[in-house]
Amino acid sequence: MDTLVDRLRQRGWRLTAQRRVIAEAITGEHVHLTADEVLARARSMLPEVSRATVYNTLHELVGIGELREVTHADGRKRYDPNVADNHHHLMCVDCGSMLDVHADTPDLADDERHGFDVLDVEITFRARCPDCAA
Amino acid sequence: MDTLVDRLRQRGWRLTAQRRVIAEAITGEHVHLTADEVLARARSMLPEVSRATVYNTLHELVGIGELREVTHADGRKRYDPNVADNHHHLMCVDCGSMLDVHADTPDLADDERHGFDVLDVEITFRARCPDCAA
DNA sequence: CACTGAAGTTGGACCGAGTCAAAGATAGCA
DNA sequence: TGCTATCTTTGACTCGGTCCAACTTCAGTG
Repeated sequence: MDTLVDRLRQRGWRLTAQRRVIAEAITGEHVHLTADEVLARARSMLPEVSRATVYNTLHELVGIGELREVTHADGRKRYDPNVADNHHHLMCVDCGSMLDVHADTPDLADDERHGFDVLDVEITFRARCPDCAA
Repeated sequence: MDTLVDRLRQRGWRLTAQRRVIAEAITGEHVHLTADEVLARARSMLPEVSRATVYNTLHELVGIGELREVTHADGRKRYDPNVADNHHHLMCVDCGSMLDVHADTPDLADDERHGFDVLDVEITFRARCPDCAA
């Protein structure tokens, strides 16, 4: 089975207890944790994990493309482990909860590109979730 | 002529020198200033403007829909005075420069809504500008 | 024109997310 | 088992942004 930890080992990462626990913390469907949430989850398994290690590891995972960084309107960054599937986000403007969704990705007309080299497109559906609507 | 300052007066805002100067600082095409940039521009016209007033005024303008808040990937917020025209953004991932662009806004299928009430759609074309490509 | 209360502004303390550097710990290899 | 490059920790620090209490100013009233 090809888990995140397996892929990291194949890349020659030293597999420490901390990295194992962080990798486990971020795995799942519709998971979009903040760094602090990752830290809390990791500490529940290994209490002495430090904040710096969480940030280091998250950045490294983003760097090798195993994690996607999503900046929420509140300015905090969230981390999305679902990188294989090209998807967009449905976000509650009140509580910040986020779901993965699929939608057509629009193209940018040539005369709108202003000489820029377009890399990818990020779409966020700003919405209100059923809980916050009540 | 219907300037931002005129519209504010019509709303019953007390038109102070500070607000006038801030309103002037954010006016223009393809303008997406950070709060600090607004502060710097305002101070070049009226040196004693305070940071708090800039934040207060920006938030009020966002609240009445005269300004759009855009959160950049670096976590800083930028302010876009172009609210009349429904547009999206083309952003350089290296230097953060931003342009207004137009593109088809995709819809979200009913079975992807998860009971959320969709308010609007934000599209960001992540790209590299000609300057940074060199 | 002076007075007054409400609205607006100020400076500085504060907050929280994130960064950094130096010292200490450890995985993985010989 | 011991060595060393790599990783982790701690705590200080940065930076965007918020908050608050004191002060100023505007518009309306007499």
